[in-house]
Amino acid sequence: MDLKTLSNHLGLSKTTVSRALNGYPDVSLATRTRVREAAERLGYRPNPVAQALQSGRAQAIGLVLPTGPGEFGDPFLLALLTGAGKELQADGLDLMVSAAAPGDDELAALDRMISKRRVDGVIVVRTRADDPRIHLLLDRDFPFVAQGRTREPRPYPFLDVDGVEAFERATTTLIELGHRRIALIGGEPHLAYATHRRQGYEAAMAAAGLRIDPDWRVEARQTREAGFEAAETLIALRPRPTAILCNTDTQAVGCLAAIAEAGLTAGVDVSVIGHDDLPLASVTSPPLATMAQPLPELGARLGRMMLQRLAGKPASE
Amino acid sequence: MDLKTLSNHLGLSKTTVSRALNGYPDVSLATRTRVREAAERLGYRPNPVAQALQSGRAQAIGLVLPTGPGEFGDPFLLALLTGAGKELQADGLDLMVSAAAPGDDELAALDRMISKRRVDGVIVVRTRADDPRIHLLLDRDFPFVAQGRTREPRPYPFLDVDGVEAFERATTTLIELGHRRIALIGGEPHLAYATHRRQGYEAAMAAAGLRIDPDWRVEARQTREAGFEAAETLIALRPRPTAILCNTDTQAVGCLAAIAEAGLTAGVDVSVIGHDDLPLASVTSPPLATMAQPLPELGARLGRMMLQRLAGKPASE
DNA sequence: TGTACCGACCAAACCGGTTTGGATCAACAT
DNA sequence: ATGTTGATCCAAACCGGTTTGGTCGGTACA
Repeated sequence: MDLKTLSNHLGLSKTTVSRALNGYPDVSLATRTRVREAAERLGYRPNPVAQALQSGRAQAIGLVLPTGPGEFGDPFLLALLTGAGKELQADGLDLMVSAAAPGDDELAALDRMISKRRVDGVIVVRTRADDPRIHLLLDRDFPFVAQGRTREPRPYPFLDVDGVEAFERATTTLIELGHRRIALIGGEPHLAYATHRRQGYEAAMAAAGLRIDPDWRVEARQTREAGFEAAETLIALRPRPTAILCNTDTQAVGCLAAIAEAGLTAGVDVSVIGHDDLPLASVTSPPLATMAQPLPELGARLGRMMLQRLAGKPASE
Repeated sequence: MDLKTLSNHLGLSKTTVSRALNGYPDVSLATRTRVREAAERLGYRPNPVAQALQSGRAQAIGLVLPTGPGEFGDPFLLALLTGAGKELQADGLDLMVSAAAPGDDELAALDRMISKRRVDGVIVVRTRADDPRIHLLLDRDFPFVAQGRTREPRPYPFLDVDGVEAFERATTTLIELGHRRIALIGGEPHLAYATHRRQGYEAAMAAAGLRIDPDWRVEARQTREAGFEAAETLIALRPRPTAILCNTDTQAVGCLAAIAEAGLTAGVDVSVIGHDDLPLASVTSPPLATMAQPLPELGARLGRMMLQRLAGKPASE
């Protein structure tokens, strides 16, 4: 059922039917309702492809999933995608995803996506401190919103879970519990969020007048193994830190293993706090304390930001 | 840079330029190379939306992600999506995803997807034994491939990890290790794959001439809690089963907890084997034995099946 | 020498919508 | 009687490609 068939059926022109359906005022009320009823009855659905061609808007937004080797199962991304998708769908926008490992492939996927003009905007997730995707999008002047800040000097809309605040709060909590020697297994410095989390930790320590021993602040990759090794180093220190904050739950799981291996008990000899609230967190023994990230909500907010951005408001939430 | 601009630039008609780029033989070799060079140099990219309108093919395939509450992080789906996406991308097809909870929303999302004609086919994942999505797609005669069989009598292309074989092998392995009292925490019977896994278990037991005590075969939902409760029941049996096969790793994790709580040691008093190879599996103590599912490869195969299906071959791999 | 055939190119129609710029006609004002 | 205005409706152009059905000049064949 296309527009021409429908209009022939009604004895009207394509123009009038189109304008009736879109609520233009130069169609009489009687005609408008007649058209709408017929459309409803005959199950007419405008072809979005034709609409996209005419309007120049694809009615879809893109999302490149960074899926490194072994990282397939990052629950973070799927939850975020779900939240964003729902929000966009409410506005009739579809979500186009493309999976690629960070690096050249990822950039190529992004390039393909935007030069194909099949999406009106893209959502960039897992922003890195110096992110080539952000450069590309800014250079091309293509609408996007990002999850996380970068070092990029040009302004752009982003949304950040406030890593500074979360780690500041977690550190303060530990201090209130009586901890003084608090260590941090941080992330690699090129990860934007790792930097923010570290800043939160440092701020809380400074606010409490506690000095951070340089040995307490180690950097590790986002793997269990790296967390394990980092924790081994920390545990070996004398005096030993009484609490360890981990950049992510993944590291924290490795950290717990190292503590167990050293014959210590997590939660008794050393407190461990992770971040991200992966499903992982609740199956370890003992269960890992973790800071939650409201992922679907984060995705939804990114979706709404995207809508605003497309609506012309240069929304930087 | 559109086709008209490019052809004006070359002093040729749109027709000739289009046909040159698409390799039609009624364009001289000289012209063809000249056109192609100019296109390359000027960065001409045909607008896929226009092509889609003309050809009637959206050059995209859809995927509805079932994301139940709390199920956001199903690593299964993301890995599968990645595999499928890569395969489709190689053929120039994009992947359009829509996240919805199983049930009405999910069906509505699917309906929207296919009646919008923005996708040429859909991939159905996590098939359930009596799956309304399959009904809908068959009724509408819309191309699709499914991950998993259902009770639907009409034929359709599906791909199944061979749950029968995996569980048959796992059971046989246990038997060879000397186990005789092997229990199964199965899935709910409406899940197609749960049925197959149970069949594999039963077949192996039968082949070894072992009788299955009705008490050994319990059904449980796909949660840790359900696994925990089911395991409690099994452990309380006298004589106690010496091994427990679990339908999924999620259940298996709960099962391990129940064993620990009963003062028993998994791997010594009771062996536990899960299925799916979630990242979960390696952080439990003791590490969970699990049967791996090659998820990205599974996705890739679904992608290839979809391509074949669209190419006209009614491939049921 | 006429004509069949072929290689190379192109104008126009088409896909299915939306938008532009009228056209028509009745009521109203001058 | 003559513009003017407003309410309705419509033909044609447009979005950016592909496909159809030609044209045109030149060689091959009878």
